Amino acid sequence: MATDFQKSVWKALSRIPKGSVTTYGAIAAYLGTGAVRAVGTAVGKNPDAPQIPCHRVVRANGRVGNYSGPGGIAAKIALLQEEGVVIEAGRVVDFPNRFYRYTS
DNA sequence: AGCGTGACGAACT
DNA sequence: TAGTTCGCCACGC
Repeated sequence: MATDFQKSVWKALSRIPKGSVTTYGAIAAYLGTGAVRAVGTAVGKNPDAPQIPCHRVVRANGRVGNYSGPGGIAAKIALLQEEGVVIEAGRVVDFPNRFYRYTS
């Protein structure tokens, strides 16, 4: 059984619109916690990878980051590109424009 | 109850 | 500019 914190993270993930990406820090701020590490841990333990858009979460510097699902980072990049997010050399192209902010 | 680890971030050297 | 270190909170052992 997942913890309440986990479910909150996954719910935040579902808010990310297709074709956009967000950062671990943004999620942490949205949840009101200052621990991006905890968010990363929570995202990595999500039960349904394709169902929950965990692949739309990247690092603060625009890098893709990591991925625990089948296929690893390559699968994450592939999914993003399917949605129109261009990835080049492991980083999001035009990252600030692709960045989704949790509008209160 | 305590310690180590982690899909990170920001600061420092 | 790149590589390293410390700090953050939650979770598993």
